[in-house]
Amino acid sequence: MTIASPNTWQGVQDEVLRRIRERVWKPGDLIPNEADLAAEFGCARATVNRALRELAEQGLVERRRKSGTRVALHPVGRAVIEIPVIRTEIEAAGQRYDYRLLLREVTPPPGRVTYTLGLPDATRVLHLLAVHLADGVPFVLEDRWINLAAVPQADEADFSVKSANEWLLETVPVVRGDLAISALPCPPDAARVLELTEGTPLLALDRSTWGPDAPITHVRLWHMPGHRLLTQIAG
Amino acid sequence: MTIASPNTWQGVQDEVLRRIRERVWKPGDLIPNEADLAAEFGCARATVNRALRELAEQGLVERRRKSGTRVALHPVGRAVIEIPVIRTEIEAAGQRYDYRLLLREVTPPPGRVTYTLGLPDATRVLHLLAVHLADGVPFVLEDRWINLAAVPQADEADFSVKSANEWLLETVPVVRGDLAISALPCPPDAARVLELTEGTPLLALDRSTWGPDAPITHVRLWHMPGHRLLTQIAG
DNA sequence: TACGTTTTTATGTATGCACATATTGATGAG
DNA sequence: CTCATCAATATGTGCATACATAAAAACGTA
Repeated sequence: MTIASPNTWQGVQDEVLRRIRERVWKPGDLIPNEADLAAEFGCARATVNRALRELAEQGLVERRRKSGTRVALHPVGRAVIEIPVIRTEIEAAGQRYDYRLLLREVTPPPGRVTYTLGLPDATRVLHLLAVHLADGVPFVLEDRWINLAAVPQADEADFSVKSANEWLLETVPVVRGDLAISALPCPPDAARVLELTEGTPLLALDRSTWGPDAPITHVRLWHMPGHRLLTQIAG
Repeated sequence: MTIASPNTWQGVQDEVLRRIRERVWKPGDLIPNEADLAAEFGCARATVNRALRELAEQGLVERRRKSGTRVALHPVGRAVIEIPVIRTEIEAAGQRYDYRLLLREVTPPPGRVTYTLGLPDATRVLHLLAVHLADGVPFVLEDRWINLAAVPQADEADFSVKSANEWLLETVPVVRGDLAISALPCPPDAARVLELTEGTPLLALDRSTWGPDAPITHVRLWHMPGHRLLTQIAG
């Protein structure tokens, strides 16, 4: 019996996936090389290559030159979190978006900011505090620090209308960033703004972004109690 | 002046990225079609295609047949969370891994489990409670529910040695899953096990996984206070 | 003007070929 | 036996070409 030849990289991928899931090829096993698979499926090697490359990117197989392709032992699950602009996030939920700037000052940043961004101590940094509201109710508190050495224009921008996030996205090229998620007790000032009792568990997202040469900004988002970050697991 | 032709899809991608970042092609702009770019760079259209396809996957450009390729307006940041096996995670940090099964019972699951998994009410479900320790100190508390209708073998498996997570990974084919991240107050029973005061903010990860036909398992991981989930932002 | 139909066009994908590159394994000198 | 060297091999990538497919644009008819 021959396999119904799919002749498309999706088809090849599906068939390979099937064999992995049904343990025809067990975790750790070496699978046939591209040329052989191409022959079996009656397609070009490039087609098999694309199918396997994508599986390797998903972490389901591991590929090494000359060694060949083997089924991953512990397929590491990957969850992809989409980080939309907050306004988009709220409007997508069918709610009215509102934004209020609470504080704007130029102060020396706290240690955790200089540390994660790798800033020299003397840097001038713009500090913003703002709430994003959904249907008039606080949704998230934004505590942002912008490196004025990297983004001097920020000093004259009007952040009372457009949120700093959107302004930065349109103004500064971002090269890389990272995100840290943690559960923290609601601090006193946030408690006042969000009308919560101090110490309530809140989900805190710390995002740092860098431009081509210098750190741009660090922001901590305090989400309201009960907020859930939802993601799909690939693989 | 002609562009130093890269002749490799990476090179093409870099050049396209540069033009997007330096606003040569502004957000919302239509960029030249593949054929033209191939001509400009002196390479094959397939090479340009691969470069652009990857950028589209990252969300930096949007492609539609016939319309062409345009620079994304609000490049949605994507953070990828790697979900390793906990043992691997701890050992990778250079710490000694330890695992203790605290509870094993067959009970009707609570509402949040039946709801997220979409289980009928009468399903027999195996409930496990276990701690994972790093250097002898509690690292995470695992509260797991396994659908015995989908994984009957689990009833006889010995989860006191190997963690359920690893056992399931090796035993059951997983097709899809999702993950919800939230900050919750430490409940009484967790407080007892982890030696914490009740109500301490903890990071809770709720993971659900499905097989080809039926829901497999739901697990809530209670991380110790101060735990941070670290990720890189792509794009 | 308002409609269905056809053409045009940009991306999507498959193929066959060639060569690049990493890595294993065999070979041979010392 | 040890170490350097070299050949064999599986994946990685590029190119030219062809055809598939989605969708915008042009066209023609009522």
